[in-house]
Amino acid sequence: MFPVSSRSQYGIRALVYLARKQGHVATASEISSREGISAKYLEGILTTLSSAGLVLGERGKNGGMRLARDTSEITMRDIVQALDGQVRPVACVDAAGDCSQGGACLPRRFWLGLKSVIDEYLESHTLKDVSES
Amino acid sequence: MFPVSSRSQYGIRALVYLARKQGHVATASEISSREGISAKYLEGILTTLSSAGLVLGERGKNGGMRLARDTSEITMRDIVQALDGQVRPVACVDAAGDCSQGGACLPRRFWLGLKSVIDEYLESHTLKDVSES
DNA sequence: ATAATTCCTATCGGCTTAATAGGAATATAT
DNA sequence: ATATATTCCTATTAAGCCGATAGGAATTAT
Ligand code: FES
Ligand code: FES
Repeated sequence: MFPVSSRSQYGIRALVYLARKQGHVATASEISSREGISAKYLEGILTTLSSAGLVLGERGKNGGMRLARDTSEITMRDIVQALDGQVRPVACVDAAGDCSQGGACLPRRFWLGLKSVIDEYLESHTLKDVSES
Repeated sequence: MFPVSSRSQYGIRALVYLARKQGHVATASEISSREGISAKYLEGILTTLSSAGLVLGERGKNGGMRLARDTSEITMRDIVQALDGQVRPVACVDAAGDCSQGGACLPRRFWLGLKSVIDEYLESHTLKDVSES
């Protein structure tokens, strides 16, 4: 229950790797071999993180990936949101659906509360927390 | 991200329905038609909840399902655990895996913390909370 | 030029899961 | 007894998701 996708797990490990590079570049293939992650798959993950503005991709020879901001300004929520979208335990988080209880749906409140505690946990932990010992 | 399965959503709605019956029986087909849930599918879900000891199934004519305990003694964690297993964001929740960081793996601590906040939220909400207005 | 890298698009195979089907076991009502 | 209504059990199917792979285009340094 509540599984986190490989995308997010890989992405986090890659960012932790980059964090330890202190802003220097590392190539996708370097990270993939060091972390034991499928090279092409990780490449796509890093591209996504680049689109999200979390890392800067530098193309061409001697290129690579570097963190776009300080580790303390990248929350874990930024990361998983970029890779797996918004925290959404149930579809009716966005709009109350067709359940029998209509607008006053109590389960919905319960799910919204769950979304909140997850969001708050993710937001209160930064890449700095997760990459430093 | 963090989707909750239809199994759990359906199961919760069924239990809320039963909660409002104040301990009286309701058949699976009654619940399915009232809640707009596939009849046979819900039937299996209720059987699972019965195995887990959350509801009592009474077979034969005039049989049905009733809550096994008071609504205040059924936590939301009981329900989702019965239907979708333990809260486990990542596999290494149980045993540290083969990630490059070994025993001192910081991501793992982060995931364990996430598991905790989810577990605590689920445990601190009961069927009573979710079924009463 | 050449090499190395990110970035883009498409596809595949396996797994999960919601849903369906058929029936066995069991209990009540008539 | 018989018919009926129900939970309970076991398979199977159809569709979607996801990790992974493949091939190349765009870009940049040497
Ligand atoms: S609106 Fe989602 S369960 Fe009621
Ligand atoms: S042990 Fe799971 S990420 Fe390190």
